[in-house]
Amino acid sequence: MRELCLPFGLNAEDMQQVDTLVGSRVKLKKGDALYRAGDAFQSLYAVRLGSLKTTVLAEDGREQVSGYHMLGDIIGLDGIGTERHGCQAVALEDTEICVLPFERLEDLARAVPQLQRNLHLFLSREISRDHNIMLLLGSMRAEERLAVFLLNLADRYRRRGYSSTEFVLRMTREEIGSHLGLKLETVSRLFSRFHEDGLIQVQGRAVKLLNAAALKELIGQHG
Amino acid sequence: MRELCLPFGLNAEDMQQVDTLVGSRVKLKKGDALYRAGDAFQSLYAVRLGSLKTTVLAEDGREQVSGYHMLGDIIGLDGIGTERHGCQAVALEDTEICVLPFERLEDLARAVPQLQRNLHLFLSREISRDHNIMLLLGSMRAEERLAVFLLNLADRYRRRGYSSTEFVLRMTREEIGSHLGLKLETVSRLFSRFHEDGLIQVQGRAVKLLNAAALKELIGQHG
DNA sequence: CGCGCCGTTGATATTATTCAAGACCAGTGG
DNA sequence: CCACTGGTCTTGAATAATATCAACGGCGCG
Repeated sequence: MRELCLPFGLNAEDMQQVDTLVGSRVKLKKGDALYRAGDAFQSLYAVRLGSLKTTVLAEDGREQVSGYHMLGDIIGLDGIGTERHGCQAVALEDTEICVLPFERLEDLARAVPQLQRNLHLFLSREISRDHNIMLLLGSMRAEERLAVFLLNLADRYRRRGYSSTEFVLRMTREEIGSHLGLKLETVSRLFSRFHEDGLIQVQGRAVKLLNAAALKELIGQHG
Repeated sequence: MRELCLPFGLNAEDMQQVDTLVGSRVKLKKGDALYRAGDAFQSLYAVRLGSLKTTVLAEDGREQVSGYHMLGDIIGLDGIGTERHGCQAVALEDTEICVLPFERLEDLARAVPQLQRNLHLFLSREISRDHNIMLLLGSMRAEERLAVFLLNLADRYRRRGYSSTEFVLRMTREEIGSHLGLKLETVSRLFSRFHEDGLIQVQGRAVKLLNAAALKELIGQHG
C-alpha cells in the first residue's frame, strides 16, 4: 500500500507525521456512496481495499463514469477547486477507505517536501490520466476503446501484484460503456467479438486475456 | 491578470516573493510550440497575452486538442507527474508567456500558504475541466458539443472583460473538431445549421451569439 | 496572379445506437 | 426444492448519427 500511495519515499521520521494525518477509516458496502456530487469537500480518500467508480454528473442528469479506482488510488481530487465534489464515488464491492483531511494534508505538505511532491504527483497524474481518456473518447473507435480499457486494467492489476491476464470485472456492461462513451449493447457485442476472435475469453464478468499483443495492435487502427 | 492567476488573494508582502518566481517571459509567434510532447518538464506557464492550444498525442500519432488556453490560464500541469510533458502547447496567435520554474514554485508554496492553496486550486480545476470534457465527449451529441464549446468560450471571454457574444475564433474547424471529437466537416455543417436556425451568426472565424438561451436549451437534448 | 490552406456542401458509407426479445443468474420466498 | 423476480447480459434488425469521399469556392499571401 505504502509503495503506491502518498507516503511513497518518505523517511521514517516524516512517516510518523503522516501517520497522524489519516483521519479515519470508512467501510463501504457495494453500492454505498463515499461522497455525492454537491457534498462539501473536506478530504481526499485513499482506497485501501476494494474498488469504486467515480461519476460526473451533467446538469440535465446525464451521468458518466469518469474513473474506476482500486487499491492505492487517491480520489476526490476534483473537489479541491470547487469546495464541492463535482462527482460521485460509489463502491463497486465491499471497500475500505482512508480519509485524508485536506487542510491537514496541506499543512503537512508545507512541512514535508516529499509529501508535497507526492501530492503534486497525484494531482498531475490524474490530469494525464484524464487527457488519455479524452483521447480515447474523442478519437478512438469502439473496438479500440475497449482494448485500451482492458489493457489498462491488466496493467493496473499487474502493478498491484495480481494476475494481469485473468481478472473479474467489478463493473456492469453499462458502467463500462458509460466510461468508454458507448452503450451497453455495444460493449457486450465487442466482448463477444473479441471472444470469437480469440483475443479474450469472457464469461460474464470473468475475463481472461488470451492475446494481449493482438489487443495492442488493435489500437491505432482508425476507422 | 493578477485576479485570474496564481497570485490571487496574496498580500503585498507575499506578492513580492512571488514576483521573484517568474523566471522569464517567452514570446511566441503563431504556430510556435511552447513545449512538445516528450520535453523535460521544468516549469509551468502562465498565459499573459494571446492564446494556445494543447494537444495530447497517442502512440500511433493520433493527436487531439485537449485544451484552448487564454489570458491567465496556467498550462503544463500535466507534466509534473511524469517529468516529461505528455502533450504539446502551440500558439494560435502571437502570444506571451510567463515561465514559472516549478521547483521554485514548490519551495515558495511551502512558505506561502495562499500560494500553495492557489496552486492546488489550479490543479484541481484542471481536473474538473477535464471531467467536463470527458462528459462532453462521452455522452453528448455533436450539436450539444458545439453549443457547450461556444457557451464556454463566451463565458471565458466575459470573465476577461471581453464581449461574450461576439468573438473571433483562433482555431480552425479542424482544431475545434479535434477538441470536440468531431470531424471538421461536421463542425462546419453545425456552424451552418446554427446560423440557419438563427442561433448564431458566423462568417469564417467571426462568431456572434444571437440566442445564447436557445444554445443552452440545446444542451441536454439527447439523441 | 497563382498557390495553398481553409471552409462549405453534397452524396454515400460506416459505425454505433435504438428498439426489441429472450437467456442467464443469483437471491427470495413459498 | 422450485418457481419467481429483478437485474444483467446477449443478440438481431432497423435506424440514426457522424464519417468519408469528393468537388468547389474563397481568402490571404508571396
